[in-house]
Amino acid sequence: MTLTELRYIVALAQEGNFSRAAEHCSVSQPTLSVAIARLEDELGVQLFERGKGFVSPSDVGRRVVEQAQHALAEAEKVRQIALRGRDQLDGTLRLGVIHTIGPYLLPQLIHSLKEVAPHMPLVIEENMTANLADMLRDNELDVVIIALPFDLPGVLTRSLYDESFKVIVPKGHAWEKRDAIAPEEVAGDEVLLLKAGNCFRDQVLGACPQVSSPETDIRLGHSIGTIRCMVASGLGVSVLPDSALQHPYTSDMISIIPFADPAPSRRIALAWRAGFVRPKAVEALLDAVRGLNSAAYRLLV
Amino acid sequence: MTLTELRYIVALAQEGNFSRAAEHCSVSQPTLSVAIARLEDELGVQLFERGKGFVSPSDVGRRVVEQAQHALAEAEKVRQIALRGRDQLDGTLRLGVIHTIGPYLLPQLIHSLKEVAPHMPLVIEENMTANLADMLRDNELDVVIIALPFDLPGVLTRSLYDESFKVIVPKGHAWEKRDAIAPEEVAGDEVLLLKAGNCFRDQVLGACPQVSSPETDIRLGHSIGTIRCMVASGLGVSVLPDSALQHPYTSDMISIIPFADPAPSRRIALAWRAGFVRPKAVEALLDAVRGLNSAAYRLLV
DNA sequence: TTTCGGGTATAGGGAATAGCTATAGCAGCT
DNA sequence: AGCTGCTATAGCTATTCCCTATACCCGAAA
Repeated sequence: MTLTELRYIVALAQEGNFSRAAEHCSVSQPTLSVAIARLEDELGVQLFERGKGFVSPSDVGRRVVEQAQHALAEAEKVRQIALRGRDQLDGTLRLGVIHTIGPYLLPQLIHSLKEVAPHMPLVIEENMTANLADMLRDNELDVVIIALPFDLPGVLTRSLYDESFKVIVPKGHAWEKRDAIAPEEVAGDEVLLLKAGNCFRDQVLGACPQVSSPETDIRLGHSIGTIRCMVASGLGVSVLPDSALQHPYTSDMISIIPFADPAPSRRIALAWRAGFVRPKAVEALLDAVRGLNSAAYRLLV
Repeated sequence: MTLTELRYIVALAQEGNFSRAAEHCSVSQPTLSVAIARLEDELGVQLFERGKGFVSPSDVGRRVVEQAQHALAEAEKVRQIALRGRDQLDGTLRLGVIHTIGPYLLPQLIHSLKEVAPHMPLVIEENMTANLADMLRDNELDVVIIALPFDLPGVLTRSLYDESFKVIVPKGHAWEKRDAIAPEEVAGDEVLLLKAGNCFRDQVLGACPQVSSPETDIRLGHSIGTIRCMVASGLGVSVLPDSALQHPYTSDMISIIPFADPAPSRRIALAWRAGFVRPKAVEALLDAVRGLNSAAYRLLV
């Protein structure tokens, strides 16, 4: 039993005539005759009574034809769903992003993405790099935004931008009037860090090797937001990426001081499985990043 | 898009692995790979993402697979309906019968048919021969029971039985004590006839050529039942077929007198379109007739 | 590094199928 | 008898489908 055969019997029932039904199906009359004979043979039932000057479905034939129409309608829906799904920019995209990027990049990015792909809503997972990597591998996410390096088998990356780190100190701090700070100066117990697992914590430790890394300490923040508040309240100093220091995330209770050249920075990238079926959705994200205009990002795309 | 391809994508979505899905479908792995690639190409959408160690449906793929299951289920119903309809003795049969047979034959025939084909209910049309012929030709009836001759193009007949005619007279009539009546004696104005169109009327006229045939006369009956009542009431005499004189259609107000040999009779037959798709249903009717045991019918089957 | 193993894609060939044209067969009409 | 309208059959070709063999890819093990 094939969909073609079902189309044939429906046409024959409608036209009541092999020749016209064949024409309706754009095949020759013998083709339709043979196909219907074969189907009747396969089903073991005579679906049509051939008389002189008429062809009419038998009792079973009538029921079979009716059901065949349902089957054909369902099959047609399959095609429709596929056609509608053809546009890779149509449909939800599952995006993962690290905690230290999400709140600062996404508001602008989503705005920019709406221009590029108006019908591609994002499901957003904010998490730490390691978890995002797992979810990307397990096909729970389509794309992630992380800091390089990010090497996973079968995963492609594309750099988006670099962002410099800057030092933040509370108002009244000794460094407040300084033009620049050397990375080595950021040291000791006074430095507030993110909790273990956050990649930005490791980036700061890498950039400022003099910073001690107390594992159980009140000087560990859950997020950049809490770090900023802790600094503002006078608990210590810290290092944040540029994007987290843009308006409106500044505060008149902290001062922002750049690093001395070459300032430490990190490279932010997009990552997706090599086999991901919607490469154009990835392209759209890149386009959206291109559309950003902020001093905080030194775009690479 | 074929039903086979739909089965393939459903299997692949279930198994998450080309090789196992192929095994599940009893085909080789390349066959399934190629078929799915072809379907994706036809639909213009990638339905599955092939990764290392996993194959998972894309967003569109998931929806397509789900719809494919519906389509396959509907197609399977087609097969089920056909299989259920395989039994030709299962399902309604549309039976036509002439007025002068129906009331006398059908009660017994239906009883007998229940033995032969318990799941074949009858839709019964009682009408005159000409109308039954039309309805048979137009596929509004499957089988008719009529008196021969009954020649229609594309229609087959099979004789069922002969039934003799007999004379009926009211009690006290001059013929009441006679052993037999010659057909030529049935003559004149005294004879009651069915209205024009009833084949039995013509058969009586054929058998008893001396009967005058008044077209507009109170001596015309709508049915054998009314003829019988009119005779009983003393309006005249008439001729009826044997089957209409069986118990319980007799009356103590009329006397039944046979014709002299050779008694006139008529031959009752079954007729159906040559192409009728349920020949076994016709056979079952013949069997049911064979099962009758009544002196009124001289069976021919 | 090499090899192995699990998995998918590709190549090449053979069988089955689906389509075509031409024509036979059949019944009703002229 | 011949014509017409219709369906079935025959014979052929192109396509499709499916198979085996093998290439390819990658991660894991040696």
